[in-house]
Amino acid sequence: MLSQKAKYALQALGLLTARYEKGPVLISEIADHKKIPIKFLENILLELKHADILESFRGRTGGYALKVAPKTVKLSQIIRIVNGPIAMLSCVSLNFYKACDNCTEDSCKINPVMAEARDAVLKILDKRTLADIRDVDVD
Amino acid sequence: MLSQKAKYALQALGLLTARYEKGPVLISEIADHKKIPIKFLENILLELKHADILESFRGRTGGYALKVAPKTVKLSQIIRIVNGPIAMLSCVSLNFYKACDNCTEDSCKINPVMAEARDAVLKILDKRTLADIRDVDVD
DNA sequence: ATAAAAGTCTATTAGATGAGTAGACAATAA
DNA sequence: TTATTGTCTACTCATCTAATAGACTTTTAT
Repeated sequence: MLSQKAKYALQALGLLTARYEKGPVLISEIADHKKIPIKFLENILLELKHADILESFRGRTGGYALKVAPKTVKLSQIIRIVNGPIAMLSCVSLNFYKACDNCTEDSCKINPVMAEARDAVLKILDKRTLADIRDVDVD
Repeated sequence: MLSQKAKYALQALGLLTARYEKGPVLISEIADHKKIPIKFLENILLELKHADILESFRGRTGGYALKVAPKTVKLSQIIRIVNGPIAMLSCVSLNFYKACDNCTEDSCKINPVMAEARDAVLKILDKRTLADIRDVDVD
């Protein structure tokens, strides 16, 4: 299951996608709209900034904005940043690989199934982008 | 990511599948072969017994055995028992449904994507059974 | 009978992780 | 030059995970 943090991140990005190229959005505005604890949201947005998904502006006219076009940001990418591996086992993870420590079998039968499952999810999450979770415009 | 418990469960079931219809296997034997802490494994096997996947026998000739044919037990079923929901969001879970508590959007764009992802994993985990993760026979 | 061998069950612990909070600090526009 | 906004580090609290302890029940072999 995705963490609360990941859910918040996706919700915030949905809003920021709707506001793409319309100037920065205040953290407080996102927090209000999406009912996210503001200090928690700060951490999340900062993390997404460090990952070059978002850019920010300080001072009176400050706020957060998408750094790149919504269509260029895959959902798999976001989930990896705020939630970690997508695979069900670290030994089949593409981005967070780690060998199993108690894997005693020379021919592990679980591994290939989980690799297949990973590919199945990635097929969805790699083709979906922020554009797909964009908030409806309210105008 | 699957919990350690879930990994242990799958490993144990791989062995018990190889021993299907060959009489009960001792907890201690499974623990040794798979390098699983025995007391932890006890809990896991008991849980699988309560879920009617395994049957057990007490006393001198006791042990654990699969209760049903390996082909009839889907991996999705096992994972739900020992690891919980397969979906990434509880609001798209088939077996553990729970509404999001901070869902403010009338038309949530995240939900349908996660439902699609859930279907993609289930397509794999529903068609794979214990027979697919059976340990190689040593004879 | 009875002792040894097995699973059963409840409770507990230690450590890790998740969710959220606090507060000092830095940059910027009016 | 001050109010406003994001930055950053650290901390707390609760829950979950992994593993352990130990008393109990059942069963078989002798």
